[in-house]
Amino acid sequence: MEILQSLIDRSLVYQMTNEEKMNELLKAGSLSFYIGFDATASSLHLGHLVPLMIASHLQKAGHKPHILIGGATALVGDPSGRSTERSLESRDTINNWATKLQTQMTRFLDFSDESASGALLLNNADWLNKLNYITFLRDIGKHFSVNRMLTAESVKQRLETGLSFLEFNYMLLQSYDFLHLNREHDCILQVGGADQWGNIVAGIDLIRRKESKESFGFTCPLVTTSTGEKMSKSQPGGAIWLDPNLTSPYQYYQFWINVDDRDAAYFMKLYTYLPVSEIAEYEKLTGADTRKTKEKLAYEATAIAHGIEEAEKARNAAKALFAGKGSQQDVPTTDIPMSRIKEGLSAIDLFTETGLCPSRGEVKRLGKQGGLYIQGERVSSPEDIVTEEMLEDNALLLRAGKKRYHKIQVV
RNA sequence: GGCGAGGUUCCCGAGUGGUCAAAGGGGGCAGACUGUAAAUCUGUUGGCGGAUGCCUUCGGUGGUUCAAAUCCACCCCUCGCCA
Repeated sequence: MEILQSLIDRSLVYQMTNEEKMNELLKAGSLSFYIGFDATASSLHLGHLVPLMIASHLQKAGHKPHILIGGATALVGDPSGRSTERSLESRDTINNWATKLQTQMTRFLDFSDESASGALLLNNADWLNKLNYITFLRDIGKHFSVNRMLTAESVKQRLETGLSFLEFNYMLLQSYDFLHLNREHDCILQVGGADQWGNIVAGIDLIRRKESKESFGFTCPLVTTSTGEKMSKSQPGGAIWLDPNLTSPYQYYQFWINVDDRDAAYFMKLYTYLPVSEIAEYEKLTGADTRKTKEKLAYEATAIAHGIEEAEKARNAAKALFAGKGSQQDVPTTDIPMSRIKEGLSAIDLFTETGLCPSRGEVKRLGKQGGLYIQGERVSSPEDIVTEEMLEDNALLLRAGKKRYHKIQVV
C-alpha cells in the first residue's frame, strides 16, 4: 500500500501540491518532512492529534519526522484560523511549555537516534531568535509580495477584524522555518492543518527562489464533529488535553466513547491505527451497535495517548460503572481518612472536593435538579451528613449527572 | 496625528444613575426519553452564607453621588474614515 494513498483513505489529506511527484518521492525512499506546533499552552489537545497521527503514519512508512516546536513563532502568534490576536506570553513560559509538549509527543513518535527515521525535535527559537531584522528583511522579506499576502484567505478574514504587523509577519517566519529545515535537514515536505495552506505554499515559494529546489506540502482537514464543533478546545466540559493531569485517561476515554454516532467510524480512521479494512466492518454497525465502534475507538485512542495500561483501566472503569460488570477498582478515586467521615462530611463537601462540581453552589443546584447520587441513591438535600452506614467496602460511589462518577475510598 | 464608533458576565449582544449578578440568543449543565448516541421537551447557568445578607464581575485608574455597567477626568486597546 502506498503511504500517500493510505493517508487519503483515512481522510487525513485535504490539499496537496503536486500529488504525482510527491507520491513518487514518498515511494522512492525515506524523505524528511516537518510539522510545526506552536507552544501556546502547556499541553497538546485534541486539535493537535491529526497532524501527530500523520507524522506517525509517515514515520512508520520509513520517513523522517522533524517536529518543530514553535518556541519563537509562538511569541508572534499565527493569525491563521483565529479571529483575535493571541495573547503574548513571556519567553520563559513558552520555553516551559515547549518542553512539556516534547514529552507528550513521544507517545506518538519514535525519537530514538538509532533508527534512520527517528524523529527529530527542533525549536525554531534556536534560529529565529538570532535573526537580524535588517538582514532578514533584505534576504527574506524581499521575496514576499504584500499584494499577494493580502489575498491569502487567512489574512483576508482578519482584515475585517484587524491584524497587527506582528501577526502579519507570521507567514514569513514560518516560510523561513521551512527554508531553514530544507537547508539544514533536507526537509522537502511540510505537513500542517488546512489553515496552514497559505503559510506552507509561501515556504515552498521561498525555497524555490532561494535554493531553486522543489518542495512539497500537504494539509490535513480541520476536523469538526457532526455537530460542527472544532476538535480543539471547545468541547463539552472544556478542552480535552493530552496531559493526564489536565484530562485524566478516564476522562479521555469517556470523551471518545461519547462522540456522536455519525463520527465514530470517521474518528477511528483519523485517531487510531486500525486498518481501514477493519474500520469498514465497524462502519456497517448501526443503531445501538454503534456503541461497539465507540468502545473500540475509545480504547484505541486512549492506548495511543496514554498507553495500553491506562486504556485498560479506563475501559474497566467504564464497564463497571455503565454496564455493571467487573470491579470498580479502576474508577477514579479520592482517598479520605475515616476521621473526616466521623467529623461529618456532607455531599456538598464530597462533590466539591473530588472535583465533580466546581463550587458548592453547583452541588446545590445539581441537587435541586436531581442530578446528585451517592451509592446510586438520589440525594435531594446535599447538606446532609454522609454516615458510615452508607459505606460499602469502605467506599462511596458519587455520581454527578448522568455519567460523571467518582469514588471515595475511606482509609 | 485628526475625526467618528466601540470595549458588558464562556461567546454574541441588550442595557445610559437605583427595580442589574445585569434582557435575549448561542453554548454548557441537569431532568425526562434513550444506546454513556442524536433529535425533542422542560429546567438551570458568578461565588460564599442558615431566608430579605455579603463578596467578585460590565477595558484600567481615580472622582462625583446616599447609590454607577450607567455621570466626570485621565489612561490603555480595537475598528472605520482622513492625513
